Amino acid sequence: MVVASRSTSKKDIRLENERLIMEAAEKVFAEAGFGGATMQLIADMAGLPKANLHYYFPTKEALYRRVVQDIFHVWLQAADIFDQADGPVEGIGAYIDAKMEISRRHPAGSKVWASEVMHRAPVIQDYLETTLDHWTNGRIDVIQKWIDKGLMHPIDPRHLLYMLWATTQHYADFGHQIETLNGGNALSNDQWVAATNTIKTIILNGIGAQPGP
Amino acid sequence: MVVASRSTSKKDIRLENERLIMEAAEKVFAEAGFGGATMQLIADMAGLPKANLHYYFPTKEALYRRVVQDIFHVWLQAADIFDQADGPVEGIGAYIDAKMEISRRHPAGSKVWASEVMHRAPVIQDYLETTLDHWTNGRIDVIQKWIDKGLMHPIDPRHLLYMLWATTQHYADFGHQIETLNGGNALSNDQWVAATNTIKTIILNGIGAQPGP
DNA sequence: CTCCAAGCTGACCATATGGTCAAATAAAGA
DNA sequence: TCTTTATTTGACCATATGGTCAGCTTGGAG
Repeated sequence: MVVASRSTSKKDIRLENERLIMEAAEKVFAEAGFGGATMQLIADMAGLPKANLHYYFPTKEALYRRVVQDIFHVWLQAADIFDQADGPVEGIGAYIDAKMEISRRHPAGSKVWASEVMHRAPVIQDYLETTLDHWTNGRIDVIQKWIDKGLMHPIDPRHLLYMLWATTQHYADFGHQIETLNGGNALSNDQWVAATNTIKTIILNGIGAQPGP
Repeated sequence: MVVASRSTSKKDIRLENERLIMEAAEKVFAEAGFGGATMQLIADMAGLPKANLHYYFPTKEALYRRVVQDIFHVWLQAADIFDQADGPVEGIGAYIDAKMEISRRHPAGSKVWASEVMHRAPVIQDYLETTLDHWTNGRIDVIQKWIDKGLMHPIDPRHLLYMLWATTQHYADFGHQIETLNGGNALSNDQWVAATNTIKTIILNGIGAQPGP
């Protein structure tokens, strides 16, 4: 029994094909929406026959569900940064950095998430009500503690969170608009840095959280 | 010839039916996306037979185009407020008020716009490149003048604009998520006021624009 | 080498949907 | 009233699409 076989094993085949399908599906769902996406298009982009997609994912809904769940997972990981900080400058600053990085690296995922929520979250409503609700309330508590310690002004933590989500995800969801207003070119590295810094400056200054004393 | 006829004239019929169709279409396109929307669903919501829709709007695309153009129109009207202000506190403050009001009154329109842009603006790309580009550059100039006059900190005007769009439209586009995180209830009047005030406070404070001296 | 289970896929089907059309009806001018 | 033009709509069509399946190929355990 050869463990490290040269030829692709059955397990490898499954993992690889699922990855191919998921990547293609994320792009197609992002660009065309759930209703506009077709299994044929996803299959073509993944380089597999359509029937093969149905071998790995029984229905279009099942595939879509997996894509959305994956995105939600990535999305929540950026959240950990929040807790490992002593104050708003470090915590919110790092959170903005992380979310901007996600917007830059996974714009398709962000769009799928936005689309899902805009359509009243038909497949992840339960996540909104449980996981996201818990996470949000936890972060509100953290921010409130910072306020109580006098580390920032007493603004409504919930709306601050919404502002962070809106501002950072905007660069992914409305990336096409931003690109068009940038002369048709994707933002350069410097422009991404400028965007991130502008957001951090306005928000951190806006909530009265400054590095100095 | 009776001008002010009691019975509905031909012109009235056309205007009324177009209005019914446009209203229904905006809702359906917002909730299901272009691909997910069906002419039958729009027809049912408008209370008209499907064939009647094709009498007034030749194709689904034509109807969708009209809806998006309408939204863009409303969207630009809020922009006028910007110019009639002497400084950032008044100008940006009023702009935030206006855009939050639009998010509250026309959430469906905002969603259609967001969806259109996310799908790479297949029908309003020319508007992005012309009208929106001109408007944006004009507003950047206004903000830059405020900066030159020392009325606010020297932040990047373009990213400030994106921040304003993102933050205000978030309350329409992600309204379902916000509603879910609000215990399943739509935001109350007080909550809308709180949201608007929080945004204005953070941004105006964040850019160093204060009413005082 | 044998055999079984896993993976693969062209061909096919049922359905949904955008769009068409001809006939019927209602308004408006002559 | 008569004629013309605009509006209405049920029935119908062509196509696209999600999904199925039978038969084939291939990996891997004994």
